[in-house]
Amino acid sequence: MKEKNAPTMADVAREAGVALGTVSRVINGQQVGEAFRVRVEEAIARLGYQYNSGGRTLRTGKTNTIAVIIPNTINPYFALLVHHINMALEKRDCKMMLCFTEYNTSREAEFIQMARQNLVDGIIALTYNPDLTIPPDVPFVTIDRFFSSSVPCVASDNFGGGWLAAHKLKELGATRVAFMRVASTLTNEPSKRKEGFISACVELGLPFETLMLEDGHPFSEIDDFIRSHLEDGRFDFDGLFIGTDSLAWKVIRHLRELGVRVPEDVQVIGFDGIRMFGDQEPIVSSIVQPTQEIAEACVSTILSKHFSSVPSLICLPVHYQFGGTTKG
Amino acid sequence: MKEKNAPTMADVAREAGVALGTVSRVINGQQVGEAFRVRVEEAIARLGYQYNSGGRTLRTGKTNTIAVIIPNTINPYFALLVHHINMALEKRDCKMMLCFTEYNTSREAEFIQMARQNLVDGIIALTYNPDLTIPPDVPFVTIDRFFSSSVPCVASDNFGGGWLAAHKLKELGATRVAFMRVASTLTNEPSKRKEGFISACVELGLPFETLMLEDGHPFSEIDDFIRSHLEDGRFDFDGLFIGTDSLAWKVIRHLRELGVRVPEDVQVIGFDGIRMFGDQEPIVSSIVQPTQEIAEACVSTILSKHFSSVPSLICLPVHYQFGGTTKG
DNA sequence: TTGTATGCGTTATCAG
DNA sequence: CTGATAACGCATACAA
Repeated sequence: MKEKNAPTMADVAREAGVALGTVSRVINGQQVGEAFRVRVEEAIARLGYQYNSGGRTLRTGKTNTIAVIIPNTINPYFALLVHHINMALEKRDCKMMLCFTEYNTSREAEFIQMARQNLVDGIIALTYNPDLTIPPDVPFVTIDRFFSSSVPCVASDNFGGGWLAAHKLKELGATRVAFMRVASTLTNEPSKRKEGFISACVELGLPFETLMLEDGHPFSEIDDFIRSHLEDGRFDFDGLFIGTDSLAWKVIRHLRELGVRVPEDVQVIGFDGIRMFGDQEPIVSSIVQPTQEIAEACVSTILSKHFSSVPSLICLPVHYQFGGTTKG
Repeated sequence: MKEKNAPTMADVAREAGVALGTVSRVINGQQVGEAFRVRVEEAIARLGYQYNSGGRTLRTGKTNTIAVIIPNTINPYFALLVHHINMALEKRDCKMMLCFTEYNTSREAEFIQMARQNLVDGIIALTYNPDLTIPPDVPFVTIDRFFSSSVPCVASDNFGGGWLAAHKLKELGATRVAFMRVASTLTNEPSKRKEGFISACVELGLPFETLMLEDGHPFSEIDDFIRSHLEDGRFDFDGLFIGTDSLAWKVIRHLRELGVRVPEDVQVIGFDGIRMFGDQEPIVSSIVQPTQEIAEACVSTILSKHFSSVPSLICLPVHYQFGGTTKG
């Protein structure tokens, strides 16, 4: 990477006629006599000196780099999250090492190893690995998943989001609703979307059903579900709350193909707040996750000086966003 | 990151009763006597030793990390590219440091500085900075942008893609076509999409027009363009080739709002091959970039041992993909 | 084949 | 406030 004979601090010191330590102090912005500082800075400019982070890392044990572990960036929600995390890190002069698990649990373990090799100062992870063990000596922040009180977790208010969805559907005139998601054996924060929804339905006296789609072949299941609730072209529900925007989008396609109009016949609310091309119009009406705030919380937590005395669950507020698949 | 008293190679050597160098050789998979190797490996396991990459980096000057410089991951095409680059790097046991420019030129310079501080072994960059200077001592690969023969550039066959779009439109019955893109002062490989398209139109005797949208307010320009070519609800063109899927999507929305049917009245082909949620159905009919191959080419180039004797322009084939906005 | 010793570039500790 | 010097953990050239 560097030229073989890149100048070192020793070269700068010689060039400036000062001691090595003085150069270090100038570079790190510590107290140095004005005249000395100027001489050092001139020498640096003259030689085109760049500090070598390898030496610094070896000496201090810090890399100013955080590993971000996430399934992928193909999913637009993950892509957005990564974007905001990166921005938050950069604001603090921190680099981001990105690791894609592709839902592969053995990969996660490797990435955590990597962290223990002093490559990164901490880890921010969004993982679905049911039996992930988190090494106690690594600053670790999780997204959407609570492990233990010693591992801070950042999530949006999933329960509140489900609750909000039910209220919104009711407010917009729905009289019979359903909740849908892809089934999962893993219990994480997003699992609470359903609980919040049900809780609100009960409270509102709104008749509801829930459907867990088998993972793997959700397509035919969606179809079966819709058909089984279709009588003479009329759909049994006039309101649907779906666990993610991605699934909501698929369901809406199926509904329309079967002649059910959205939002006229059935209103649909998703979760995440995904927009077309990441920043254009919303794809569906949705409960929007505060992605930027989530990213900020992750970063400020992982970089916190007093990592041990950090809150163990940070829950951030969501809001409703119209996206054309509801009546308002 | 590591515990204060993480075991070091010296500890392992002591524990195993061998020399420091032997431990190093075992770890680096060099030839070591079987008995020694076993003893070292046992000691490593016993102590839970992890090598410290800081020491290795300082010693070797290599980090096994590549910086990827890209505007953002919000744009789905960039997100896809980042994904494939990461996978290609990981396959080679290389880490990825991700840098978002957000089209900010000063940021790019910072990232390049960073590379020169020995943080990364090389840089893969997709940049629109018109006056980027590439330091000669840093392995550098660009995407979609040719700088000089000493800086390898990887791109898809943009000219061929434009050519293909024209042929496809003709084949599908178009008789009067137009090319649209957002204007840019920067000339890069994607600029050739237009040239390829025009060249094929001329060759085919297909009447065409081109429209460069003012950057900044493309929305009203799209509108103006469409309206100015609309007479009694009839659109002047029956085929459109648009520089990116993202712009194509916007144009199609405007067309439909103005009562022009796609693909019945006008067929539209975009460029990139973006899919809904990254991996589902195509968003528009499009010329698809071979994103995975581009990523592979970037990575194998940047990691090439003989970086100096690498081809300076790698051009990869595109293909057409139906996405509902054409007749086939 | 294995052991020994040196130095990579930096920061931090001590003396001056 | 500055100068000299000792680690930090590892890979490697050289010696055995």
